[in-house]
Amino acid sequence: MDVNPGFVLECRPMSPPFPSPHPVTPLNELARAEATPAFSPLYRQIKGLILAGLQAGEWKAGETIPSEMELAGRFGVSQGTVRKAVDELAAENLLVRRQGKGTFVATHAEQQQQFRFLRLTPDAGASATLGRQLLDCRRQRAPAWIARQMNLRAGDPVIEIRRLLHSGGEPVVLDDIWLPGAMFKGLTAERLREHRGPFYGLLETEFGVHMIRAQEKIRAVAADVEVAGLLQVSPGSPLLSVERLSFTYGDKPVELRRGLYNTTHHFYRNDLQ
Amino acid sequence: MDVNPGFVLECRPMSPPFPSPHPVTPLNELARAEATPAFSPLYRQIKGLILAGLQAGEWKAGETIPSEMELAGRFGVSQGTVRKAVDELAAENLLVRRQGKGTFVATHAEQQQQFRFLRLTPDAGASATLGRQLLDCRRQRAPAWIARQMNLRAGDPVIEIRRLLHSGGEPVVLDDIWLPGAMFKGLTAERLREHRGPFYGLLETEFGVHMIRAQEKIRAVAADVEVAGLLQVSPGSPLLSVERLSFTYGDKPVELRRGLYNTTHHFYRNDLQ
DNA sequence: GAGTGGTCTAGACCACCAC
DNA sequence: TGGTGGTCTAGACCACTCA
Repeated sequence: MDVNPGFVLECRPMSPPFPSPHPVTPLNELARAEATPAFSPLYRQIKGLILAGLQAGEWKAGETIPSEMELAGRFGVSQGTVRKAVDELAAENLLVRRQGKGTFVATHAEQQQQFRFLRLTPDAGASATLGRQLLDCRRQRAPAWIARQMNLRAGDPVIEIRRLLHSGGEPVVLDDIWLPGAMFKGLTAERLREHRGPFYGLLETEFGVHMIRAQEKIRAVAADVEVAGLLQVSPGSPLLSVERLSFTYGDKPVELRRGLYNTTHHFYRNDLQ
Repeated sequence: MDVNPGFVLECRPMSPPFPSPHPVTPLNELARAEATPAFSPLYRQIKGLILAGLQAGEWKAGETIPSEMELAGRFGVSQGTVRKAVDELAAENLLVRRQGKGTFVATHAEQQQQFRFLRLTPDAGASATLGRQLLDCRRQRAPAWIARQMNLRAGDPVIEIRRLLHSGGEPVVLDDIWLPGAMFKGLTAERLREHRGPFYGLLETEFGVHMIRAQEKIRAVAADVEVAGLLQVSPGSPLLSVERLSFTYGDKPVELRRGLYNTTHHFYRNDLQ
């Protein structure tokens, strides 16, 4: 946690914690005095408090959080300090600011946000929405290599999903997805088939699990016979292997996914800065 | 350009452009009044001015730019406004802030910055520095498909470079690089072989061309016979094809590169937010 | 100690949105 | 019209670097 121990651990009442406006708020002095080992500025502590609220589900995906002024009053700091905390959370795509309306908890549930993490782009033509085809959804015991990456024990229950993504009738992506069984108890093939909208939106609205970032490891691999059949390519064809580990609040890994992409008419786009 | 016409086009003297400190600076009024079609806030205009200075070579890579206070005086705005402009440029990796020292123009020339754009990571062990082996460097006439992407005319002179990157004695990456011949007149195989340090550092220090961002298109491809020989893999082996277009200031493309990566013991890492 | 960036506050006003 | 985020200013003080 970013919060320095012993400081601003609880929300404060609206009454200002300092008597006169100027010279220097006692709050600051306290913040700096307490900061012996790893000093963290006030706005980072505020950021941590907002983050804690998000993690605790105080505000759900798509909802607004309190206004900057209200948060400033609640935490006993100036609006500018709250603003800087929110700025960072917005830069990390955890919050979305909308002038005149408020600040919203980011969500995967909106149509425009579909495939927010999918970097596949067609060589020609607009990015037509991909069709989904569920192939399998079963509960398993986690193999060691999966358990390790998701901070589970080998043998813990996991849900295994296999699906195809189609573009213009052609299969383009074969996804194998693993989720911790304990977190997604009611998740079944029926539920997946019924659901409209983004996959991560389902996890959000039905299970309250919000993916906030992911790491991908990308390789080139050869299609084996089974995969080749599913993706309608020749065995041995080169495919992009995209191994994704997705995290929710608190850097907790909650999804492991391995996508095999046919990059004959699509590519994986990346922007470097 | 971001700068609104008719406003803050020239640097101002130190004397403040407004008589009394408060109520509302005329500068602001002017900025807002002039902004009929596409309003851009002051700090974005300041950002544009700093960017123009970078593009014009007013401050070179690795050097400091003037302090926030000096820039504030020069542009006739407050330190906070300059700060916000610099913040954005730092977020885009064009500037680097160092507390107590100053704000520096980002550079590829430092050892720690080597391979800033290379996302290749070994499966095990620390990221040992890659060895370079120059295979070829020749001047050519640009084929149409290269000219198109680099905003050149087909037949314009280009420099073509082929090299290998080794990790632990094994070849891992085969790079084909194209540069506009007109921009890099003195670039020869000798120059490349003599040079120590990052490739982009050479382009920076010797030719004053600074890469600030890049786009990559990633595919899986099969190794042909020639490539297989160079990378010491079997013909038909799956390789990662990374096509990179790099840009300097003003979104001007100045390098096209195609890397073929052997991902048997390495992977391409990507973080999604 | 002087100079740099970093934090925090307070207050004014603007742009946008909904009622 | 009131509330929200967005911009800008001014001034204080802190953290860091270097001569």
